[in-house]
Amino acid sequence: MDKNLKRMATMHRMQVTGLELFYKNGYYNTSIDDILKSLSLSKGAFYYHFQSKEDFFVSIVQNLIVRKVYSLLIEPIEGKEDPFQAIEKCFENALETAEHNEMDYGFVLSNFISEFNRRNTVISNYLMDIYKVWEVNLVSILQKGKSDGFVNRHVDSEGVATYLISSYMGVRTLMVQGNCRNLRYKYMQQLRHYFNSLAQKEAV
Amino acid sequence: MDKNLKRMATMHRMQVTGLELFYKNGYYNTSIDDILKSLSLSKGAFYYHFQSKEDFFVSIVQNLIVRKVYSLLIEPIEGKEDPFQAIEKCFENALETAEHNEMDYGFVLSNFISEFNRRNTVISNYLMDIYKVWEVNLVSILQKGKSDGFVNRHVDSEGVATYLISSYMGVRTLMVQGNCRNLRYKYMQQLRHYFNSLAQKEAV
DNA sequence: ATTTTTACCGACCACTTAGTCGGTAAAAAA
DNA sequence: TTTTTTACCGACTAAGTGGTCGGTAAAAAT
Repeated sequence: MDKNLKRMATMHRMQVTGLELFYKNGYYNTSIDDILKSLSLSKGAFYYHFQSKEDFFVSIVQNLIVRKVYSLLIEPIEGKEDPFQAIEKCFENALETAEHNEMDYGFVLSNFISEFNRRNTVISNYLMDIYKVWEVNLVSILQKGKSDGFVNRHVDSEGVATYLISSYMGVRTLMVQGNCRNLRYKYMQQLRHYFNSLAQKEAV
Repeated sequence: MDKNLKRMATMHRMQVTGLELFYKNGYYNTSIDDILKSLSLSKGAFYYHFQSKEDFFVSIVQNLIVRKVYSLLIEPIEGKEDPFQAIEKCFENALETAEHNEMDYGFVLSNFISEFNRRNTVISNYLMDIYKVWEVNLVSILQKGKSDGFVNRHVDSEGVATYLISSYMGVRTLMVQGNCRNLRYKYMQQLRHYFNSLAQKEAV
């Protein structure tokens, strides 16, 4: 552990900068040299710590993306009473982060899922695993919401989870082109509206 | 016109194959040589007809993507009586195409919007123009639906349009990883549910 | 019949890419 | 103190990349 400190620190620096550039320019459009240049490190350093570009990206997924998705999209809604309120707040926060910070990890996820789709199945699988955890988490909080009387019993929790994630990913795709504030406002309004219909008696 | 026939035919062949490969492998991950090889054409032929890779892609957007989005996502809902029914059918068709054919143009659009985002503003703008036309069309049919008594007057048409496009783009992102049938089913179910709430009296 | 244009060929260029490899200074282990 | 390991350097390679350019055969225009 102790003796690995320097190693870990350098690897972490590379991962953070790597994710930043991969996110900004895309994986295939970002070279290792780009990352190295912005860190003032050499090829040797990179291939000392990582086996390949792919291996490097996988380590980013497992060390940075997984954890951030957990802390931003999963933990905030876990164990909350009212699922709709919890999800609404969580999405609102995430979209606000997206607006200012321009790197919320729900979108990082969907962005990379798109990019690697059918181009790199290894990476795709790692990304889809995260998506599945997110989905399962939404489903379970909705199910619990049924017992607690917040969610109509006829609601299809899996369907709702899919719909929620879909719309979130979609609106984030649109937000990157600007007009974020307006999009966020419109999106949240419709989300509330949708939730209303799931709490009422008439449900599909 | 007549004398341009051969020219047009070759350009069209290049565009069709180009779109296929760009869609499958991504723009930055597809070389002109890849396209030329699969057409048994040479560099000379390419640069005789197009000025650059970017110019080539723009021509694909304007000749193929625009038209397909029109014929698949815009015209089918134009002039229909009940907006919800029209949109529902249209989306259902598009997602079915996606399932079998694996290239529906609503997704082609969102896919490329993601890829070019912040990487090529010229192309991004062409793509966003198409998105805007789609959105405007949805808004106007929803507005008309209000006059005709299908849509609740308190509904925010622009918000609904945004939400619809977002969710559609999102679900398509997820569909490419497989499990299409199930995703489509769940998505359509929730869409109908959402529409129900917009037709009723209580609206946001 | 001659000239010009069209549509294409493919060698070539400058540059970028992921990845290799021999070397090395400093730190840790012996 | 000597040896070994760690963490890194940077020149190099082979395989692409987008794009240029001189050439050419067939068709069209004159």
